[in-house]
Amino acid sequence: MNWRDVPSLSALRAFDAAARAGSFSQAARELNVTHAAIAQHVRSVESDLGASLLVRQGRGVVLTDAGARLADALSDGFGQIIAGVKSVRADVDARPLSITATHNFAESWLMPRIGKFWAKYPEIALSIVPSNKLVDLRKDGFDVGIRYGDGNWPGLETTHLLAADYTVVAAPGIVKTDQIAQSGATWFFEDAHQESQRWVREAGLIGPSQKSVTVSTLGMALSAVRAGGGITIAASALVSDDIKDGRLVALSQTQPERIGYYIIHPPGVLSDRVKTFKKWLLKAL
Amino acid sequence: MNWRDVPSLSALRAFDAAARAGSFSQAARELNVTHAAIAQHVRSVESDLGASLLVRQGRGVVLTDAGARLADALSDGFGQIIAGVKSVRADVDARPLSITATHNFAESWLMPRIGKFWAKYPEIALSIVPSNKLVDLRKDGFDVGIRYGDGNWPGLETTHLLAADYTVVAAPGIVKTDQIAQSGATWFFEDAHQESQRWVREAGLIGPSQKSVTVSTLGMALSAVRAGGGITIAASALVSDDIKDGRLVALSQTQPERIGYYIIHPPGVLSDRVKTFKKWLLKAL
DNA sequence: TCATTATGTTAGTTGAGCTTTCATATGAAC
DNA sequence: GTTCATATGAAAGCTCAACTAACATAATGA
Repeated sequence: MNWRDVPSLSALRAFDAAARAGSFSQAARELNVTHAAIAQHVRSVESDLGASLLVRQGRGVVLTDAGARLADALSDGFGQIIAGVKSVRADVDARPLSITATHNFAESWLMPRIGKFWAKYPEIALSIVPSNKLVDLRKDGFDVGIRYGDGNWPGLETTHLLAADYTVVAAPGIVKTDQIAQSGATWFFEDAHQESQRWVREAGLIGPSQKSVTVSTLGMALSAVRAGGGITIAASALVSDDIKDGRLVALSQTQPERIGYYIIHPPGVLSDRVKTFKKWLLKAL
Repeated sequence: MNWRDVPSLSALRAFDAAARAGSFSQAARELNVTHAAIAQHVRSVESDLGASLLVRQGRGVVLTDAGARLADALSDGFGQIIAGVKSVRADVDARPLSITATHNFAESWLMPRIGKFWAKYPEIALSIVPSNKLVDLRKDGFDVGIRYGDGNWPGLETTHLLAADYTVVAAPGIVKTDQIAQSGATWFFEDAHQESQRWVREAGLIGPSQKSVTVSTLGMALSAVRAGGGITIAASALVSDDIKDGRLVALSQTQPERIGYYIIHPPGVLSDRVKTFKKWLLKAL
């Protein structure tokens, strides 16, 4: 497309508005600018094209022949553009809000609560995809994500959701709080969480005779531990429900750290749906 | 037209270019910007609409479904706009260059020379409209004008063409140079030129017994004077041909003043035809 | 004739649009 | 597998297009 000989699109839009309104002042109100801006734009298009397009008549302006022909083309052209944008927005609004969350967070925190979200906002369909990768939200079509880390991800806006302290838990009666390393109870560790394992060893909470089993998900570890099979360590927020309901007891706890769970989304203006979901997340803590 | 939810037109054009090129770098070359500008615009449209439109694939980008739909609409819309602009330009180029000049200038200076202009530029049709008014060039559809005055006309670009000194002339043998006031020859004055009449009186060039006749145009005055009917005063440039050809003799002359003949046109870039005409005027002195 | 509302015009302000710079990714050639 | 060329990604900084503010002039209605 040859844009070389085309006046400024802003100027053409100003002319289009003035042409349809028959008035610089009315066009200005429609485009939320001053009449001076419209006047300058229109005259610059005229100067550029070497033709008079709108001339003063009484308290308004009327189109010349050249102006009428240009106005027709612009009306069609801008109409198509606006319709195309509107259509894309409608499609975006029609599909479910696409959310990605880490496996642990999705299973232990989000899914138990999602019923409450739907109760409150039945009109917002969600699509929740568990993933531990820091995916490219835009490329992979996500509106919003929840991720675990230090919150420093270039090109993303991050909002702190949960602090990342850990709690050591077991079923009631399995081990006394001050005898974790001497208890002989089996440790269950999630495969990916090397850091929490290191912490357990450095805190002296694992004895030489204690067996440890590595599993692939926190959910598996929690299933075993709820059944009285031993001890595990998890982010405090992910086991707060189990503790509150008496299924597990807290044996030890780390200090809150810099890393934690964050809400992430691309920079820029958020759609209403994303805003709603984000606000709900922050309130549902 | 509701522009409220429409991304920046510059950004949409950048997206359109990238969509059709399949490459930010190629789109940048086509729009004469850097690839960074294209990338920023595209991502801002995506952020605004809440949808991925172009994703990286190998060394280029490909359209998503949403992107393809938007690209179709933009292609149509921008295509219409460009076609409309092109059509108006073509019409403007097809019609004659519209020139307004003062009556005197048109008759005494321009028309005698216009043949040379057409000889040199046969492809440029001209429409010459004599008028002494400082018309609204744009409103009245003129490309360029020639006017007499001090050159200080707000909103117009002015280029000095001719200085406004005056020459007193008569046919050869009608009057001796040092005996204008004593000659008894009839003075012919153009109606509008009060200033030159005042100069004649103040210079003592009109005697108490001399008749003076006021006519409506310089052309009428010159006709009478060429026929030996008396004396007149005119802008030097307008009678330089008559003097050179021996039809008239110069009897007296004013000093050049601030006022004079100017080429006027609206501000902004001039079309090639206007540039050509203007340049020719300045050379044809 | 006066008040209201329009366009015309110019000087000044500012943020959208861009460039610059550097980083990272991809693919071709060797 | 390495190197080089060419792509996109991202952030900081620059600048002038687009605008506002202010005042002038024109047109219309009361």
